[in-house]
Amino acid sequence: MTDKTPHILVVDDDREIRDLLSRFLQKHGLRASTAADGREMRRVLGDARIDLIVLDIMLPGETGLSLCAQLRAEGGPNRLIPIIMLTAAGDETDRIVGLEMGADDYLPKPFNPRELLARIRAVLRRRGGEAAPVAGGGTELQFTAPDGGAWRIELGARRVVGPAGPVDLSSGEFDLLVAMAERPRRVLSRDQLLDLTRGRAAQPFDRAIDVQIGRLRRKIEVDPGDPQLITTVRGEGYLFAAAVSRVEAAAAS
Amino acid sequence: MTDKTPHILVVDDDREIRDLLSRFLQKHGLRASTAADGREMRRVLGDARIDLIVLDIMLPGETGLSLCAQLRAEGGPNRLIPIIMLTAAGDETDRIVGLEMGADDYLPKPFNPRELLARIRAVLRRRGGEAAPVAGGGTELQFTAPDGGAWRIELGARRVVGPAGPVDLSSGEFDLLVAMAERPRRVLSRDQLLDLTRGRAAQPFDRAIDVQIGRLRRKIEVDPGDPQLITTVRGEGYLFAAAVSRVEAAAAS
DNA sequence: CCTATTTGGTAACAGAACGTAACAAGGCAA
DNA sequence: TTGCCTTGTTACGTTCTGTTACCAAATAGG
Repeated sequence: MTDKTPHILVVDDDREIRDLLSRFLQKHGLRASTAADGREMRRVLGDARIDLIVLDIMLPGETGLSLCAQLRAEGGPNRLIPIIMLTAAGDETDRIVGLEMGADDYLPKPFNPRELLARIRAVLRRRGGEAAPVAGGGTELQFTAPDGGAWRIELGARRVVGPAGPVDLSSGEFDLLVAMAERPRRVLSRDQLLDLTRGRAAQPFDRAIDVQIGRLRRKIEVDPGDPQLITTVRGEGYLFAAAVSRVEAAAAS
Repeated sequence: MTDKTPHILVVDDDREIRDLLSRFLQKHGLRASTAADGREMRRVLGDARIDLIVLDIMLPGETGLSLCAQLRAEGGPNRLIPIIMLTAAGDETDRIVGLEMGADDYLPKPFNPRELLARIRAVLRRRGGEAAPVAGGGTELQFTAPDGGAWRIELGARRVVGPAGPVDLSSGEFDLLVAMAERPRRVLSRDQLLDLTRGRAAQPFDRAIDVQIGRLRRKIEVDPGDPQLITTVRGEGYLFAAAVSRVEAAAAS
């Protein structure tokens, strides 16, 4: 697909900072999850594909430094996730140790959220090339249709499995389904969908998306005449109605 | 609502600034309303669909900061409205706190109206194409009809479930129902409802809302001839009679 | 109490938006 | 090349929505 929005994990014991940062990042086009300590951090890392960790150095239990060192030392797919450390103001020691532990950048507290955002973008850009191909490999989108059917989209294999077994989608239908399932419960205009799936803009009387939506519905809706999964929002576009979770499929290392 | 002209709310205690800004914005193709303090702001937010708030940080009573924080903290539909803060010149603290509170941008006073306009456009553009936080995705409105029937409106999936199972509403009917259910037990004029659902103002003999109310009643009232849920207030508008509770549906990750 | 006027309900209609069948153009493999 | 598959375009039927018109109900004025 064109560009998955990067997923940032904020690890900080101060709930307020977590929430503020997470909202701030989301507002600027990133996905964000939060964790209060090392234990939660590991849970999230197991459940989602994280592109970057913002890690407070002062944490209850294990410190950010030791978490950072552990991550770098272990062998899993998490070993290469970029880390930005939040350090106490002017603490030169922390900063140096942090960088030695393998952090990609550090930021002294208190900081301007915009500066953090800029550094996140810089690190992602730096890391961009290498991390992406591995990440998408075993990732799945899972959702439950309104009728209860369980669905799985294997992004890497470009394969879709419905309640009655694999569903044979064309390449364009697959792209369209992924574009919608990655943005569930949002109205997506024809223009957006064209841009996401074909990288082009809509012409005045462009019906390409309508037709493709129709074809997709015929293959994944229980009753294509009364679609429940991909609904039409008159005058605006289409909407993927199910809740979608992104799951990192078990991968041999 | 695709591209109706955006509606900006200017909150400032200085009447002159309010009027000047409001005229300036209108002259440049935006709709504008004004409020002198937090109380008025909330009134306007309840009455109209606002696309962006320009919020002075110095206000009598509650400050702009606390209003901003409150908006972000609450669960209603207003939580996601972009905010541009007006701060005192060179006050770095205000600016950072403002951003942390969830403001989208800030502008130090005194400012050039054109710059404000440019920032408004920038924020609206960002908001438009961006991944809306999935936060609102699982939110539901629940209410009990006067006859005891339990109802549920799934905002993200744009789905309505009545006592006898899912109810098939058209897009416009759904928008209208949501507009009313989000403002229960208040009289809403036809003008307000048109603004909330279609983003447009009423024409002299506009009966669009009456007709749509009729269609909605036929689908959700027990006896459409004697409506109990959406009642008519002669000479004023319509009223959603049930008490509504907003429920955050359980969400993974 | 009766009538005139205003206001709301709704059927009927027309235009717009959407669904989809049929067709044509292009890509790819045999 | 032929044949198959995919995808965009066109055309037409269906659904949705705003407007108009007419009727009923509520209100006001006598």
